[in-house]
Amino acid sequence: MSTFKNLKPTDSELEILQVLWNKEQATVREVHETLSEHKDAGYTTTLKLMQIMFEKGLVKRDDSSKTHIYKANISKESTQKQFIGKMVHSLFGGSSTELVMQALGSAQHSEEDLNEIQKLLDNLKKK
Amino acid sequence: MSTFKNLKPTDSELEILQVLWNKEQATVREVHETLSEHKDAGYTTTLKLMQIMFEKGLVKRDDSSKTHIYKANISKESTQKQFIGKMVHSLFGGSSTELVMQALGSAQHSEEDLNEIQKLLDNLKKK
DNA sequence: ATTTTAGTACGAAACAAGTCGTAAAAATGA
DNA sequence: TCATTTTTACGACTTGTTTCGTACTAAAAT
Repeated sequence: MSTFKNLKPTDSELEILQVLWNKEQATVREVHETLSEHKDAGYTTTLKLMQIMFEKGLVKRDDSSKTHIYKANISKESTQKQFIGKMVHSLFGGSSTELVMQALGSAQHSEEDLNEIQKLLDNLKKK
Repeated sequence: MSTFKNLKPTDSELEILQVLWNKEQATVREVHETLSEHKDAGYTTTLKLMQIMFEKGLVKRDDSSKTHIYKANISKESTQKQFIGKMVHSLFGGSSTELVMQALGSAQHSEEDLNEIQKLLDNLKKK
């Protein structure tokens, strides 16, 4: 049970977490390079954000050498769940079924994806 | 095609929109009374928020009499879609299927709800 | 050795969200 | 009519987020 379950990352923090989740670990430089592909902000901005995230407990870091190495300190899954929960509450009147159906209905899904979902659904119905 | 499609309501604005979507229309007083059940903020706070929402185009109002009457100016569905899209992008690497499966897997769904989802899924597969 | 490069730390500015106090105007009612 | 209530308008304060400039330090290159 994580101590930081209830910590809600901001949008910028989420962008950084995405990188850390993908790379497993990264330096500020690496995170910044990755973000630069889509976003235009200075290096020290990314640095500052990651420092704040460290203070908040969103990331951990190894500062034994000069160049610090960061890792996410909250899991992708728990963060996804947290945001789904918030969204279900604030936009779907508490019904996650409604969210599922809206998400299912308003985007294209491949044949395989639909089969994946079907499999999960079968499992849930069995229980 | 709404002019305000890309306008992203804040958390407080979403609370107010919820009330307006439920009631179809409401005065500041009514919205405030409703919010007061769960939240503790002053009347003028709600008023100010709704004034800002009006400036942004999130709500429209009839100010022909002293007590203004507000209505939502963006639909619940389009707002849901907007937030789903944002979340898919920021937390699910662009895959709405992943969102569907996470939402499906991490909350309880009743027998009927599962059947509803099944029906929708069948429909999508047919196409 | 000393210059250049790459990194961290820190403070401050700019902005946005949410909060509320106070003033003014309209409606109500005594 | 005149006081009370209800409502809008507006400005200011607080808190949090994002941004970046500048200073300092360690490592690397010359």
